[in-house]
Amino acid sequence: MGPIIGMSPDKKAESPGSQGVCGAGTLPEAESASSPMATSLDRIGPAGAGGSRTEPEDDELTNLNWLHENLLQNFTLGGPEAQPCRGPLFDIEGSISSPHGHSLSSSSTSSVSSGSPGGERDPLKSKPPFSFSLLIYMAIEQSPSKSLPVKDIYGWILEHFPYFSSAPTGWKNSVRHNLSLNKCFRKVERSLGKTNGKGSLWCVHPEFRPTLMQALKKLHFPNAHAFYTPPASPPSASSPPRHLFPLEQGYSMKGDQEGPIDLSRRDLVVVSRDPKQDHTYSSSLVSHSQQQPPRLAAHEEQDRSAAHAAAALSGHTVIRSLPSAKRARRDPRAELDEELKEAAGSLLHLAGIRTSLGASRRKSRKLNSK
DNA sequence: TCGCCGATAAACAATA
DNA sequence: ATATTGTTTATCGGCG
Repeated sequence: MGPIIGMSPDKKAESPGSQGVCGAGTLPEAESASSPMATSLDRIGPAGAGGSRTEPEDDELTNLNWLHENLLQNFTLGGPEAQPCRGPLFDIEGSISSPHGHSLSSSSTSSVSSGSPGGERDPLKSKPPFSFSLLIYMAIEQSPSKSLPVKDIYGWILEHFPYFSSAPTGWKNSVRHNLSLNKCFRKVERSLGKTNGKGSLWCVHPEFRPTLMQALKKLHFPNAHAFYTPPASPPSASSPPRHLFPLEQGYSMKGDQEGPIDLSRRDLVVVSRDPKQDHTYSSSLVSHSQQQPPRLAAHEEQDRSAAHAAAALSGHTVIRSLPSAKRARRDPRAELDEELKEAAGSLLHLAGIRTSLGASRRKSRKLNSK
């Protein structure tokens, strides 16, 4: 079978109309569905950063640039709640600044290419290190209604990742492909009477929110929790009612807390009892369920799966030295902060090494294959 | 070498 | 009729 396992039966069953997961009804109101960025985002003009697509072999380098630029700024903040993060991409409130380290509203194209010798690489033209799944996740979670039509997902991505404005149009296909295929995303009907626009709204399945957020986190994206809407949170006017996502079999949430999830509390992580159901990385992130006899110590397995996910989600940049979970629990916030800092250090170190090693290794590999 | 995974392309149907 | 949306299949390349 191909790499993609048909999941249509699963999804179709839940699609519109069925009493399944999202289909139970319509979203309260995707009022901002047609303008997902209208809330906290500064509208910017159409991604002006045109430019030719970077060569494929540049991707890894550009990814590292990304990480460099983001990490360098993010990790000076001292933790998720230390102060509003004005670093790249997102602040603590979920508002977004440019992924390139400057405000989106400022059309500054004088990109900082701290990681690229010579500075010839424009991050605006660089392919984001996030997988489409994460991009979609971020887009959806950033919307007030926590749901977006495809078109607005396009828009969000275009606005915050100008790379795609000049990328071949196939990326839209990929977005749709991801939405359809990835179990992290669910289709919901638009509200009755509000059927302006085509297609359905898409939302993130609550079961996978922690997973996706964790994936972001494991990408060393310390403000990932800004995208996390705790499944246990009370329904708000701006988010799909939780009843749209009745807990399915195999889904359990340990603990029941309100407000932001403490990332350092691994015991709060959702575990899936049926990893096989998921053909995406999502299951790999929650793979250490209680069902499967642990072949590895729980923390080891988690680190492995997290690293795996990070690798998958970040493209090819493997974070090899993830902070160990062996450390005794201390103040969760301090621990998280320390983890992130440590990871940043490791990553930066690796970035410096891997940019050269990776490139040479690949070249030799290609030569060998020929 | 192999399997997994994400990205990409393409075909096709349904719908606004 | 056209464009958009959604689904599905196939293929490729990178990685462990």
